[in-house]
Amino acid sequence: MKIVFFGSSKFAVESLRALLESRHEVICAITQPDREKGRGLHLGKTPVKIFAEEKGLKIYQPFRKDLKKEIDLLRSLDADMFVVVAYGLILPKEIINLPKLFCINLHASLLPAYRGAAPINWAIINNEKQTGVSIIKLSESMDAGPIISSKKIVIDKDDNAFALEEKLAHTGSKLLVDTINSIESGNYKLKEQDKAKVTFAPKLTRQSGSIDWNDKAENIYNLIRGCFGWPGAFTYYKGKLIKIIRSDWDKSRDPDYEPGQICSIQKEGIRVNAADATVVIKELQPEGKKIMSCAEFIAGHKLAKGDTFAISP
RNA sequence: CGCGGGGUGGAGCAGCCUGGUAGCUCGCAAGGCUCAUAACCUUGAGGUCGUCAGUUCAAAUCUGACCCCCGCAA
Repeated sequence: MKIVFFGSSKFAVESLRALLESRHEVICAITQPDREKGRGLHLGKTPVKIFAEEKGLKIYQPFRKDLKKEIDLLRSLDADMFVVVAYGLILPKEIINLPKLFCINLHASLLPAYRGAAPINWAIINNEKQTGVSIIKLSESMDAGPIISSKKIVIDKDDNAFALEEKLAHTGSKLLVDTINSIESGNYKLKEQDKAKVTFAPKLTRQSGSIDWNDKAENIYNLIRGCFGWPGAFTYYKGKLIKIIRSDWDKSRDPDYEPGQICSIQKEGIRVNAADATVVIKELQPEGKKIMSCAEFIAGHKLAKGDTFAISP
């Protein structure tokens, strides 16, 4: 099949790789335009663009408002199917109807659950024990099309967003190729999503990573895992922002201290009281510093029991 | 020219404002104590204080340029 690939983020790279290695033909990759980002606001390429350049693929980067202008170009490519994976822009109806067959979309959740931009993060934050990938036929509204195939995977207790994304990207890329093969041979069914079971996973914001020590320890632990990478779960110590990279939690709690207060300082972990139990900080990153183990942090900072991690500076 | 923090023995930090002997916690090595220990005590090794230039009798510290790392912002 002749395929046009739409994708932007790291999650999409695995799928593109799998397609290139399959017997199908990827005509070109369409990804988001380079944006000013990072310190000094330099131009940043999407992971898909970087990968596609390596592979010598033709790349198009239309702005959202220009998508409709590209219709003639897209039509001229004469594709059988458009494959959309973590592209980040909504395709207008005119484009969805262009390919000879239809458009499909790989989404990192078991639809109809977790429609939206951050299904992987939210699955972890919400303490789900399993999630998966789904392939749907693209419709006009976000992640709402009928399901063609899906695959479940378990979320390990210590998976963070990064690890789970890798697993899902891998699982998803395989399912994608298998599903395209099935579609090619006509051996597939469309199953409408159960509207009663729809849930949403909205884009995370900076503030999503803010740790509320009055929450339950397990919730904080899940937030730290789920926000790993970006936006990162954070708290404040003596006015400085501290990102919590890795943690654990257990049910013991020191009643002498309030939520947010340090109740034990050991090389193995800094224990901080939450509402009902204790969060054990293992790895962290103070602002302006690199990621460090808590043993290193302790060595350089004069921590005391009762010191407070706060919600604001 | 988006805003901001930082580069000091192997690791994490203090010292810088108010120039004048290189400091703390940890790690490492040796010895000691102990039934024993990732515990404790003693001793020790290890540093061109990011780079270059300037000011000065004297620069980790003041000035300028450059290199590298990170937080915010997306």
